[in-house]
Amino acid sequence: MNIRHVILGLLAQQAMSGYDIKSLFKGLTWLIDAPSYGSLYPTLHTLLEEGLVSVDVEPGRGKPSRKLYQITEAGRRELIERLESSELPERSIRAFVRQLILAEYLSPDTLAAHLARRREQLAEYLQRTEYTNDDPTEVGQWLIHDYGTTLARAELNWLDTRLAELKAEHNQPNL
Amino acid sequence: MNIRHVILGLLAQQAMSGYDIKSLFKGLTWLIDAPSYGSLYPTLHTLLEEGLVSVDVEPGRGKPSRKLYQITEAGRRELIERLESSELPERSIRAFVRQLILAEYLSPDTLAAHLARRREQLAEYLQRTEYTNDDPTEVGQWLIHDYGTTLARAELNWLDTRLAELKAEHNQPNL
DNA sequence: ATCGGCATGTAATGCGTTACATGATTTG
DNA sequence: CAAATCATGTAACGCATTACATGCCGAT
Repeated sequence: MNIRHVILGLLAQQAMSGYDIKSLFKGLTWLIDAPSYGSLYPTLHTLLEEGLVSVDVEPGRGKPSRKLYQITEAGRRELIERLESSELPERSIRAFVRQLILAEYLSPDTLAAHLARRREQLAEYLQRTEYTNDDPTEVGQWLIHDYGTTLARAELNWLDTRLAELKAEHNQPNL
Repeated sequence: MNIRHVILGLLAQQAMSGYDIKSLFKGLTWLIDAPSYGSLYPTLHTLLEEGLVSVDVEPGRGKPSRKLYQITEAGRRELIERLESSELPERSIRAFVRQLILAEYLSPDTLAAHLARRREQLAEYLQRTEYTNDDPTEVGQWLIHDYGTTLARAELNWLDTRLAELKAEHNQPNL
């Protein structure tokens, strides 16, 4: 899951410019770093060359002209190939957030699978820390420990709610 | 805040081997990725050459021998220089977690400053999202939005508790 | 007997950032 | 009138990952 896939996934939901993509991430800087233009623009150029995206230039009256990128059929195929082949599972919050950003493009089942996997990781972490909370070797680590536990609990709760919703939708689709 | 500083900060708290450092991070993979040996070991070698750390080789009976690294006075000086000069503030959760890991080495004031800065970022995010929650341009982003809000609230709460504790300690040091 | 954990290391490569370059428009 | 926002782009570089290499020990 690198910028390439993120861009493709975003364009699958909506046509955007490089600037738009950057802006979208800027709103989430407290969670993950926004990609730099130095990686954004060259990647868009590459995708264009490969025919996975197409461009419409909107001549900006006054402002500089925007380049609105759209995903092509070939792009969609490559995206699906990536997303459905669950591949090597990355575990960090960064990877998970990137997946969430693409959520609207994922099938409900794939999304549910992602959330469930994340849930397992968090549950495992919480269980592990409960058993080792008075480990004498861990000298200066209680702060990060406490932080982790608090965040993990909150996230686990959130995941459970979302998973329940998805299950309900599954049982009675568009009531 | 790259691996160099993280390693230095960890060694400032306790003598460790490369393997130990890796293990410490492995327990937090759901939050941030653990550094690879390919970056860990070469960095330790560099720090050794520069005289910022020293080594004690523990011949492992049975197991392979461990290299216990310790920070030197020069290392401590460089660390302090880095940590006290608050420098360009990084904002992502990754950077914040790295700071928390070093928390035990930080002075209470510096730590409080870090937490307060983080608190401001989160508060700003929450305020911003409240005002723009029914933005029509934001098509497929409600899931990440909701996730962000939930996590940010939990983290903000946690920060407030810690900050209150630090303030209390400040007013009556070692009662 | 094989797998996971302990423990260290190197070389090639990938992915991304930083710094630079440009320029008009809106907002304070 | 200065600063922030809109908007795109390139070249050099840094930092870290991946893949590889090695080997013993304890548990299943």
